[in-house]
Amino acid sequence: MALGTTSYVILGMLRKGAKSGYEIKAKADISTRFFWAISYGQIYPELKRLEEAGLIAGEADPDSGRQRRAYTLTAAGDEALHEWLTREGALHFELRHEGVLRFFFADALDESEQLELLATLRDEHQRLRRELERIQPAAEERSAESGDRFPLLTLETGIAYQNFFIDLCDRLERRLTERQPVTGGI
Amino acid sequence: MALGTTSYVILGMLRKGAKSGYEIKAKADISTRFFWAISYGQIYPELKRLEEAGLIAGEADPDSGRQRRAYTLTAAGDEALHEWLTREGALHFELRHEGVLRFFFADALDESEQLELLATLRDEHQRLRRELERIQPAAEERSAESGDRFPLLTLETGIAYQNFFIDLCDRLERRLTERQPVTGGI
DNA sequence: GCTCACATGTAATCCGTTACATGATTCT
DNA sequence: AGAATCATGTAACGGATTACATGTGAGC
Repeated sequence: MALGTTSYVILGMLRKGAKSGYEIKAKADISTRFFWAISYGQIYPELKRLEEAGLIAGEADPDSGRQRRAYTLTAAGDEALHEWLTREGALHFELRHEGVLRFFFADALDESEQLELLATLRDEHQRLRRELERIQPAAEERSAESGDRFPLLTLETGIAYQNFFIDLCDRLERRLTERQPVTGGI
Repeated sequence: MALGTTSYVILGMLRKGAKSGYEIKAKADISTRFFWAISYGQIYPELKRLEEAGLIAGEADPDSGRQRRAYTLTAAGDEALHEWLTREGALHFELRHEGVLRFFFADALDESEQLELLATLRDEHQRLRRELERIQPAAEERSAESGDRFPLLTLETGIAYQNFFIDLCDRLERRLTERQPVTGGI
């Protein structure tokens, strides 16, 4: 069976202790969604597929009073996850950034509109940074409990990433207002 | 008619002097594709839609000996483009980064595999940086001819963006090898 | 004559989101 | 009793890629 990157998000989340589709979604929504979003419409059908392929095992979970299906990684599933984590070759990288796209076409704007666009862009990334910072305390707790360090490192990376854009907007704003030549480092 | 962000890429490219669907694709492939990719499968049907909506006007182009259809922005199209460039509200932002995703799950790897993953990640962004640097001379020429400064600023931004990731990999590598605690700035 | 770039188009497919339907349990 | 959360699932839709089909003109 062909696995997409989204399949590995599911395997990875199960390895991190998620049991149900619902839990996978909840975990992804406060972590991987910033660099690989997933939705219920993918999760539930994919859980079935992964079970058929023998990479995960599911059973009705009587522990929780609720009607939920609890999944665990099989040995084959753990192996598949590890194979992906160490696989060689190109990594999927894709960015859709409407702000940068507008910036690219900003010669069609007058200077005040250009500055407004930069402000909008900065606002957007400040909003994202706040969102990540809100997640941080809970992530630190989970890290202390589990001993895992990479989720926290990834979160710090995400904040640094937002700071990159915010600083960039500041620098570009100065560039535009000071009417410096186009050449020279940003 | 509802316009998606991709429609505005087409309008924007026409404003920048592209005439045919082919030219739009060629221009996008050395510029906007890094933050908003488009394909022929979108371009040609969308050109028809935009013409029906009166935002662009097309005619068989006899100038070029070839069978090509040359489009130009109408006043309405120019207005629509400007409206989008100055529109308020959230900007579409989406990232799919398999490298960061693997990094997030990297607690499942031993230390040498973790370092290999970081090396792969850095390679990928170095490759992207080289790709952007290859484009730069031609972009500088076009900037000098047209007087537009934003495409070049965007390209410089893209190179800075790749550098951000490359530097990040270096810092994370040091963090892992020096076995420093998880806390503390990246 | 051959190859490459120019040029247009579409059908199949894939991937993913959104919206909706449904219902149980826990908390207040 | 009512609201919020837990929980599963799917159908419709949208957006985009891939692969293919087709043909012309320019340069070697």
